Amino acid sequence: MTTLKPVYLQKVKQQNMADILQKIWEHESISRVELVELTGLTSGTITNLTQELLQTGLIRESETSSGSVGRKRVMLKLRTDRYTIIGLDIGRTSFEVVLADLAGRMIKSVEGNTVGIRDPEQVLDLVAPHLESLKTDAADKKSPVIGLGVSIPGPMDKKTGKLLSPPNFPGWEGYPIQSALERRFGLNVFIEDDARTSALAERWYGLGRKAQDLLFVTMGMGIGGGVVAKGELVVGSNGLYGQVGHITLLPGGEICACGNEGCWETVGSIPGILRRWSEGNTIDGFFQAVREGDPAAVQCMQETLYYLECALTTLFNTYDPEVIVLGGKLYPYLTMHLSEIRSRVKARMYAFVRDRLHIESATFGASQNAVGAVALVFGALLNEPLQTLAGPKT
Amino acid sequence: MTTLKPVYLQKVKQQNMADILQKIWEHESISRVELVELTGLTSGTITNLTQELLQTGLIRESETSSGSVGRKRVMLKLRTDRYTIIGLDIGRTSFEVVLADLAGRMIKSVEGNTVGIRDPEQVLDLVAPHLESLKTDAADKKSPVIGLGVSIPGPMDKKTGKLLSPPNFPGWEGYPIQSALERRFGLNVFIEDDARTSALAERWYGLGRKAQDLLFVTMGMGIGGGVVAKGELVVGSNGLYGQVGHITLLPGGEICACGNEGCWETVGSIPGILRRWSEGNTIDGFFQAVREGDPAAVQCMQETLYYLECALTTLFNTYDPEVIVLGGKLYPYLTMHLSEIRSRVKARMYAFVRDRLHIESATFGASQNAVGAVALVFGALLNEPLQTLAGPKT
DNA sequence: TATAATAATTTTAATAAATAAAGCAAATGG
DNA sequence: CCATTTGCTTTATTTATTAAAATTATTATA
Repeated sequence: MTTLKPVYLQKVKQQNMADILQKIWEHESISRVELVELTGLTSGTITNLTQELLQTGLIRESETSSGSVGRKRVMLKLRTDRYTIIGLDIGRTSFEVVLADLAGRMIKSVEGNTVGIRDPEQVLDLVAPHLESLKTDAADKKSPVIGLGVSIPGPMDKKTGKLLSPPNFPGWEGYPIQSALERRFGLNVFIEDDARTSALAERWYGLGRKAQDLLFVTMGMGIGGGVVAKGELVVGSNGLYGQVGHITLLPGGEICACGNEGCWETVGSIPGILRRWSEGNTIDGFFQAVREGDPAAVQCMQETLYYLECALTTLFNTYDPEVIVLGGKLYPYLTMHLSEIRSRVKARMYAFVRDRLHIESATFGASQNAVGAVALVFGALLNEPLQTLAGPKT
Repeated sequence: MTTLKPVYLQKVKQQNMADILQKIWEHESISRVELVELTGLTSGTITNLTQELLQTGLIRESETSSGSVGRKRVMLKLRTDRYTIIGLDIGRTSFEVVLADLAGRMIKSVEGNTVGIRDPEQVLDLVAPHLESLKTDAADKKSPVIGLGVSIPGPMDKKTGKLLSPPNFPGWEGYPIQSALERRFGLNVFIEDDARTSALAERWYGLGRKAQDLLFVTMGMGIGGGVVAKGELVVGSNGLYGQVGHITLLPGGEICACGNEGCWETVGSIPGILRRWSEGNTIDGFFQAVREGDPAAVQCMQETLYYLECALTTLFNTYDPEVIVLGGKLYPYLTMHLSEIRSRVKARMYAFVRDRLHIESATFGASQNAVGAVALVFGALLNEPLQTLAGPKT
C-alpha cells in the first residue's frame, strides 16, 4: 500500500471549497445552480463539495425555493451555530474576551482592566480564566472553538511572532505572543493589530461584506489604519502598510514618536487634540468645552475636523477604496459631524468617483476590536476551511 | 469520442508552469533540482513542465553545472530571443515605439512628435507605420511578437477600456484605446498609465526584480505613482490607487485640478515649481538659475526638496515598500540630490526599518515608459505563459 | 581502466478531483 | 396522471499530479 499525498489536487479542492463558502456567505443564501453559474464549476463538482461542507457542519440546507415550473432550488446557508470563535482584544489598559458564533454574533463577553500591569504574562494570567470558561461554555454546547483571534494595539513581526514596539504599550515589545497563547490555550491563534482587525470586522461582518476594497481608520490614543484590497488584508513588506496616522499633514510640524514630523497623529489623536488645546485635561473635558462654546475649544475642534478632511482625501487618493470606515475611541465624539465630513471630503475628490466612495461609521462600536479578532479567524476559515477546522498543527 | 475540456487541471498546470518560469527569471539560471526544492513539486512534474517550456521556446538548457560528484545539474534559462514584445509609450507631446526581447532589451526604437495633435486616431496614424515595420522586423527574425504593451499618461477604465480624464491630455478622454489598437494591429494589447508601467519596468527588469513590494514615483508635468505589492500591480477599486501626486501636503494650499487642495503635485511638479518661482519660465531656466545661485530659485529648490522629503515619508508610511524608485522628466534635475533625499527621509522613518528601505533612481531614464510597456506584456507572459503565447482570443 | 558511489533527471504506475453526459428526483400544468 | 421542465446526483472518463523505480551522467577509487 502506497500512501500518496497529492497536495496539488487537494489545493484545488480547498480553493474551490473556499470559493463556494465565500459565495454562500456573500449571498447569505444560494442554491447549487447559482453556485454552478458563479463558480464555473460543473454541477457534479458542486454536489460533491457542498456535500462535504454539509458533513463538516459548515453549511446547511434551508427549505426555501424559487421558480415557477420544475424542481425547486434547495438554498444553502452558512451554519453559524455549529462552531464558535473566541476573540481577544488586548488594549493598552483593558481587555475583552468574547465567544462568538460564525456570524460574529457575541454569545458571551467579558471585559477586564489592566491599568498598571506591564508584564504580558500577568495580563494573560488575568485573561486566562475567562477564556477557559468560554471554552468550556462552547464545549458544553457542542460547538467547538475553531480558533482564537487576537487584536493588539500595534504591529507584530510575522517572521518571529514577536510584537514590535507599539507606542504607549510598554512591556510587550519583543513578547512572543503567538507561541505563548498557542501553548497556553491549545488553540489555533491568529493575531493582528487593532486597526487591521477592525477593518476585518467590517470586511466580513459589516460594511465591507460585499466591498472588496476598504479602509478602516481608527482614531484614539493613536491613529491607525487597516486596508483590505481585493478582499484581502494588506500588511506590507515590514508589516507597516497602512500606518495612516503617520502621513505628514503639517510640514514643519511637531516631531512624532515615529520619527516623522507633522504626522496627522500628532494633531488628530486624543493626545494630539489635548496638546493643542490645553495639556493635562481629558478628552471628555475638551468636548464639554466645545459644547459650552469655549472659543479656544471650538477653534481646536474645527481644526481637528479640517485635519480629518485633509487626511481622508489623501487616503482616498492613495488607496482608492470603496468604503472608508471611521472608528476608534475618539470617533464617538465626532459621529455627529459625519455628514459634514462626508460632504467636505467628497468636494475634494475627482468628480467622477464622488458617488462611488462611501464614508461610514464603524459598525461594532466599543467592541470593534473584539469582533475584529473574531473576524480574523472567520476569514481564515473562509479562505482555508478544512485546514482551519483541523486545528493547530500538533 | 468525447472532447473533454477539464479547465481546472490546466489551470493548475498553468499556475505551476508560471511559477517555474518566474523562478527561472528570478534566479537567472536554475537547475531542475533547485526548482523541485523551491516549488515543492516533484522531480517528475518538473521534468514534464520544463520539457513543455523547452518546446514552446520560452526556456533553454545552458551547459553549466555544479557539484563535485554525481551527474551535473543542467541549468535552465529564460530564452529571451525567441519571442519579442512591442512597447508603445504615448506621451502628451510625443511617442516612442520599441521592439524588445523578453529581457526588455531594446532591439529597435522609434520616437516621434505629436505636438498639437489632439485626435487620438491621428496619433495612431503616425505610430502605425513604425509599429508595422517593427512587426515585420520581428517576423523576419522569426521571433514573433507576443503582445503590444502601451503606456499612457493617465488611468483607463478597465471595464470599458476607455480612457479616463488625464489632465493635460485633451482629446483622449473616452477614447476606446484598447479595442482600437487590437483592431488595428491584431496583437494582444495591454494598457496601463505611465506611473504603473514605470513601476513594472522596475519590477521585472530593474530594481524590483527580486523585491515584492515597490513604489515608483514619477515627477514631471504631474506626479504619479505605481505600486507593486507582493509582486502584483495594485490598481484600486476605481483604478485610482496610488495617485501619490494628490496627497495633501499643504493644508489650505492651492486648489488642484483633481479637486483637492494643497496637493503635492501643485507644488512639486514642473508646473508647480514654475508657479512658485516665476510663471512663464521653463524648468531648464529654473535649474539654470539655481546653479547660478539666484536666491529666489535656491529657496524654491530647497522647498521642492523638502516637499519631496515629506511626501516620500508619507508614502513609506502608507505603502511600506522595500524600494521607492524615483523617475519622470523632472527627476534628472534632482539626481544629484539623491543621497541627501535618502538620508533625510530615512531620518524620519521608524528606526527599525531604516536600513530596510531603499530609495533609488529609475533604471531606464527617458525610455522608462516604453520599457514599462514591454514589462507589462512580459508580466502577463510570466503569469499566464501558454495563454499569452496563444495570442488574442480570435 | 573498470567499477563503485553519488547525484540529477526521466520514466512508470497509481491517485485524486475534476469534467461531461446520462440518469434520477421533484415540481408544475394540461 | 403523464409530459415537461428544472435541479441535483451518479457514472465513466480525463488530466496533471505523486511516489517510487529506473536511467543517465559524473566523480572517486581500486
